[in-house]
Amino acid sequence: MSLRSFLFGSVASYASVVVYYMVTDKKALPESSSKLESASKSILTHGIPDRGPNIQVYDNHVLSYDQAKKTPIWVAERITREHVNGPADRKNIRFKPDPDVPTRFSADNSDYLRSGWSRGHMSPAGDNKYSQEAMSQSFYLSNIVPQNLDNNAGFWNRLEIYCRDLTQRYNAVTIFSGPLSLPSPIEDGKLVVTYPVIGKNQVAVPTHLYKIIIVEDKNSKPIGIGSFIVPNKPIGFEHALTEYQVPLDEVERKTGVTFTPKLDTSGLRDLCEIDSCKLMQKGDFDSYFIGRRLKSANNRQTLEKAWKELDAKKITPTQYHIDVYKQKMEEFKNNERNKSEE
DNA sequence: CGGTAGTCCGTG
DNA sequence: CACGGACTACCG
Repeated sequence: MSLRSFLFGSVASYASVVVYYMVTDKKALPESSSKLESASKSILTHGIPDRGPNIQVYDNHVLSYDQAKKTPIWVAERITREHVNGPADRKNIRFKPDPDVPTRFSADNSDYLRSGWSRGHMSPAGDNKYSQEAMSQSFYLSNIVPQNLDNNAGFWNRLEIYCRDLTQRYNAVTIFSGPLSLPSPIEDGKLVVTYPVIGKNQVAVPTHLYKIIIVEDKNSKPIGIGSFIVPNKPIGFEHALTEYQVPLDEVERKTGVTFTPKLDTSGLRDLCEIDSCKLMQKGDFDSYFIGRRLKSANNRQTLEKAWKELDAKKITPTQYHIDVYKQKMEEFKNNERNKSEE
């Protein structure tokens, strides 16, 4: 164990004790720490067993990591319009093990490669458009879980886009995301938990993913909350987000996590009542990522190709499509002209 | 936006 | 010769 992770773990667990102490018994803190001190001399004479840092902090997300499953337990963000807009892009970033996770407790890329499961961000890259560094940190495998590819690129992607869209209507959006391994019935009706593990590090493949969304008004006061548990499998456009809505309490019981100890969430409105909870539908979604492809085209050929997709999918070009196409085409023509002048 | 995979090429 | 990084092509 590194000194750094020891200190980090100690500080973090001290912090959580403090929170607990504030909301419960004022004597809890001194008593429990002196008990531990005493146990360290009687029972835990070889040291206090260490599950790693309780909390790990990055530029734009915070997470708690599971050293056994090699995935996060929860990942927290609090995003605004400023975070989700900017020049940062994923082009030159690669997934990599988190330098702050000990190698023997970490996944690596080979675990995911040809495993049949994709690398799904919990704090999405797109929530870090303001900072290339923050976006790079989101590609640490501590922020990644094995996710069905279609789910990742489809339903979950649309949920993430919805969260970013919320920043246009609310001051800030707090999001907790993570994996779940939920029980399912076997022949005799009994419940069992089973999940695959992938790669030499046996990264746990979750059966479900959860997302908790809290929105704030102009005064940064929390006003709405929505909690969702989504199966880790393909989910088509015929399914609405609200089908997967659950009470916060359900996510907390299943994760064992109290997400907002300082916030009485019973005072909050249902997010899906104050906002739509409507995800992008097929036509808009196709249109959206064709727009992204136009935007990221770096030569005339790929630009033309993306443009032709609009016709192939019978999508009427939006003004955005047209503007991006024209601007890019102009840029490429200038490049060609400059080259021929050399 | 969210991803995978094939190919080329340098390295130990 | 196997492996890993970089670059390209591709898909929903």
